[in-house]
Amino acid sequence: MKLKNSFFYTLRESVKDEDSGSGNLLVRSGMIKKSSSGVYMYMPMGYKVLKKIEAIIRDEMDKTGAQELLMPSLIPEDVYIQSGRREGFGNSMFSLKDRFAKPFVLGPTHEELFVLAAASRVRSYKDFPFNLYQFQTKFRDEPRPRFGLIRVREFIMKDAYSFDADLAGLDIAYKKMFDAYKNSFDRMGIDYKIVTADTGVMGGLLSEEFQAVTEIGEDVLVLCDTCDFASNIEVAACVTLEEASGADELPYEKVSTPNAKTIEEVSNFMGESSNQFVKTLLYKTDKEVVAVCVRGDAEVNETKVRKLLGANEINLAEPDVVVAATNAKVGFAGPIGLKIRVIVDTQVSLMRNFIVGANETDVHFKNANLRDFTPSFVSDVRQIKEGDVCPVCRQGHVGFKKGIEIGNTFKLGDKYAKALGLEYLDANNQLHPVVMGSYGIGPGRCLAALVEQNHDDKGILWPKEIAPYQVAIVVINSKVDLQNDAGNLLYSQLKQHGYDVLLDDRDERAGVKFNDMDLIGIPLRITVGKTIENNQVEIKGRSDTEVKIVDVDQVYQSVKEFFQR
RNA sequence: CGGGACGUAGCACAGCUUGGUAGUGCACUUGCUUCGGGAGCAAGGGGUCGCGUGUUCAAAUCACGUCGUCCCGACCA
Repeated sequence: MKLKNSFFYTLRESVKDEDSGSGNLLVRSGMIKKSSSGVYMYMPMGYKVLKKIEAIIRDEMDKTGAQELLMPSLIPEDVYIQSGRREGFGNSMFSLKDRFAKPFVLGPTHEELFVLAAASRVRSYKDFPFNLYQFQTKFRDEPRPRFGLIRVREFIMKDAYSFDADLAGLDIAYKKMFDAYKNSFDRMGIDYKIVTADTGVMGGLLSEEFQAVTEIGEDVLVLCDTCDFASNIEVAACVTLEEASGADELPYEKVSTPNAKTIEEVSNFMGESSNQFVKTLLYKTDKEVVAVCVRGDAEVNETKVRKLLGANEINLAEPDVVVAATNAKVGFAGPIGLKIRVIVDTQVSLMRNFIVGANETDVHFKNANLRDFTPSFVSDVRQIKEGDVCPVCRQGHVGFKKGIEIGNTFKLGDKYAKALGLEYLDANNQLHPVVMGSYGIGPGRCLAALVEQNHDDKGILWPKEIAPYQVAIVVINSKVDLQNDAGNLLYSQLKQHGYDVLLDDRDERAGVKFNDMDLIGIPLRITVGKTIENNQVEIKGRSDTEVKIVDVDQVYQSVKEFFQR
């Protein structure tokens, strides 16, 4: 593309609106523009990057034999009611009515429609396996969009769905997709980790997330320093290595603890360390109110509690709920004498003579023991901490990193097939539900993650495969015919060799052009200036500090070498 | 959904306290000079001051409402 007479702009100053480095750089470089909260326009340069990312994914999908199709965004609400997910998504679905007041939603994900599509074909076990995918716009009414393209309300997703007769077939299909995902992210040049994760509203048997490692990540990744254990913190198991305390169980007794509500306050007041305490938190699920007990220095992992109870939702109980359940002000809840179910963390079950709230304002019990109440569950419900022993190898210790979820693969099993009646006949003429997998990649998030991971104080540093243009030819003075002609000649020559080339032939000062090319992050720059009088131009990689002087007829060779290395 | 802040030209902001001619920098147009890392000078164009209602002789400025945006939290494939 030649910049003169083209739609191209950059902003010199950063925008107030953007709360992330990538969002700011993408807006400043004229790649995207915010339309409303969490909704963006992709401008030509940004769209070009997006299409390159899509092309890589599409290529990898097609290689697995998956077939591309396109679903609508506008979907009758009934479809999600049937699958039971209308409630699960709740307010995060955009919903609307047509002129006859019939309810529709804008699709947040498309398992249901793919099941309906598959139903037109699936009759027999001979119809498997197959895999369908699309690039399509999803809508999710996020309560708080943020970080540029990271958390948005309208976004393109590549979603794929595999259909098989049984779990063995699903395993094969899943492995294919999993490998295709790895290939895709490797080709994009993203720094990522694969972690096991919660299945969330998707349900199913297994979920693994592809997480781009960046500081602004919203997920916490738990990684072992010794083995290859990697997990989203939501589902990271904790090992309890402590031995059960051998201490004699003493009778529990009341202790007055006026105004001491938090663990810190009580432990200061009583002069005991926080790991002698048991913290009791009340949670409200969609079914009940429960109490969860963890050691004073631990935190509750809400996902583990939710899964243990088979609940869809879980929230810390509001103060009035706590007061009603404990007959005490918030801060004095304890397991003894509670009328609701109590969940005890494994670590707590090994403690003796611990301190807990007494369900009476300003009072705690000391010397409490497990025998003093009846837990409904003793289970791992605490949050893993940095430095904890790895739950898999039990040798190494875990560290945390922050990540952005750029891809997710699910073994769904027969959940959707059962809900929506997608069945086939086996060789013995028996009906069975179809076994599915679903696989998503967010190309916009990949784009944003790449910028987060690859930039400097001048702008973006696109990986070679992703850059909107591979080569930028900067004509220093476009009024000098010699320079202009040479620039145009190189431009058409490199294009003929298949390179994506940008010719900066604008009537701007050199500094402006250099800064713009750095900002938009073109990997290789060719500068045509005064040296053209000696038939020479300069070549410089975006992240190089030194320029190379090259004869004009050697330019193609140098470019080729640059992209091969 | 709770708490806070902000809304004035394409972008970033001042003006508001104490009501009276709408301003600055960048960007844009024209001219001259300049021309290898975001040029200088000069002359210009561009504004329903988010929107509505009220108070007032008079509202960007005060009051109330409303919409939008951002931040913190809650929430969240």
